[in-house]
Amino acid sequence: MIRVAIVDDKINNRKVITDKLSRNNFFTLAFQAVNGEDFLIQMRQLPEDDRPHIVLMDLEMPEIDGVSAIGTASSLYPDIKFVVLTIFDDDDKIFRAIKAGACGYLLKEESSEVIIDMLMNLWESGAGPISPSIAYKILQIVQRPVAAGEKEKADPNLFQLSEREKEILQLLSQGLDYKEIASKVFISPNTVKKHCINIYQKLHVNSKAQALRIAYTKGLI
Amino acid sequence: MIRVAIVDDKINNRKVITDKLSRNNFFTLAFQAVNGEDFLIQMRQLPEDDRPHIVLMDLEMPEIDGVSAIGTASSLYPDIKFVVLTIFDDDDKIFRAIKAGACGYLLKEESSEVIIDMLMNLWESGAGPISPSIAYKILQIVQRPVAAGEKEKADPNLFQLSEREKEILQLLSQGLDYKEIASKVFISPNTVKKHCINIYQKLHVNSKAQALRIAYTKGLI
DNA sequence: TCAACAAGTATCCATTTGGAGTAATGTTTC
DNA sequence: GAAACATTACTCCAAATGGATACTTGTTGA
Repeated sequence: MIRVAIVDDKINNRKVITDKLSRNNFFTLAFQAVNGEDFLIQMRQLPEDDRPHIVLMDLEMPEIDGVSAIGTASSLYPDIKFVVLTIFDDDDKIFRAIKAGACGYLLKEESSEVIIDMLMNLWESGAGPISPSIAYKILQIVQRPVAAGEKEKADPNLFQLSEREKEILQLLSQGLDYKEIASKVFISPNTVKKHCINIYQKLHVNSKAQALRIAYTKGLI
Repeated sequence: MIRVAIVDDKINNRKVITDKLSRNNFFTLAFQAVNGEDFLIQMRQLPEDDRPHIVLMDLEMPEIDGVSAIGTASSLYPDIKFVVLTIFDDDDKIFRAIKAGACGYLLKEESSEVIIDMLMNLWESGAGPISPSIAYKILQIVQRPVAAGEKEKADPNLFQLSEREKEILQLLSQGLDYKEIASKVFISPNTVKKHCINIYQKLHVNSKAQALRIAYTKGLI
């Protein structure tokens, strides 16, 4: 059985998707979440063996949107396949979702058969499901010249860190401890620690090592 | 009527494709070419009004291959849609074809219906036709962090870490603590700790964060 | 003007970590 | 066979970390 989690703020959407999937008994619903925040919290509480294989993620949700959730979760749970399932098809959303770690991008207008077919295929061959019109936009993204020199800079606002927090994270990544950072930035070690804990919350982690993992893999530093 | 040109060195392939298209009377064959060179020459001699709307281009042909032909022709004839139709699906060919100006990439294994469907769609909506498995590869190209940059895979033995130590470092980088690593590797947390301290000594650091910094920046993980 | 929020400071407390030992197994190499 | 090393495991201890909570001070936006 393929465990699938559904993240969507609209209860009706969740129901529709659940219905679509339930027509095929290869899928079982791992859990539902109403936004990225909810998803990440539920994931953390979930026993490892109950984690979903595939996550269908809407974009544009309150609290934490799908892109951010994928960004965080794809670092924390690298084995899980994140598939965007949404009505949005603008280049920016597609690009950011892929960069964040989505392995597929489906439009909600797709039929149940197509969606199930593609998810089965994802499970069997690992090939991410992509709606045709989306595929073409992705191609255009590749086609676009890299513009000016190197920009390769991941969205620094992906996690909504404040300037100070980004600064602290930067110093943290250099292997400095609280005291060292404190003296470098002329604030109290207590404050550094406070910042760190705030950063962890925004990144949905609870240790320095995990935070650095995300920082490194998402290009925050 | 949509004028289609076919470029393929194998006469049999050309015949198969022609047959596939002829089942639908929206398409008419503009001309055939046996390689990129031949294609470009014929294009030059062709009256503007007879130019094809769509070109189905194989890769790997004598004289001038498909990628080069697309590169040249997409500059000379920007209104023509170039679609790769081939059996090759390796990342490099896909990437270079797209960069050269291909607006679609189809595998020959696709059925006539799918190909015709996608070409119709290209004509109507401008969306380039892309085989699903290719779409996923394109997505991965976008996903790839640097791609064309300096990769310089560092010598993994640079620090003379033992196999076990590399393994521990790997797990460490995933944000796991001693206990978690211990249970994953079936050894005592004490031993994990001992390994870590040994690793720190070899890396000449004295904290997890510093070790991870080196691991990330030196490509040890 | 009030609310929200970033930023700074602090304390308490439990857990985690790093450091320095000791020591028993095995390999491998000379 | 002995030296060198990898792997395993343990103890004691001091320091660092993370979480929770409380407070003040600015700035910004509704």
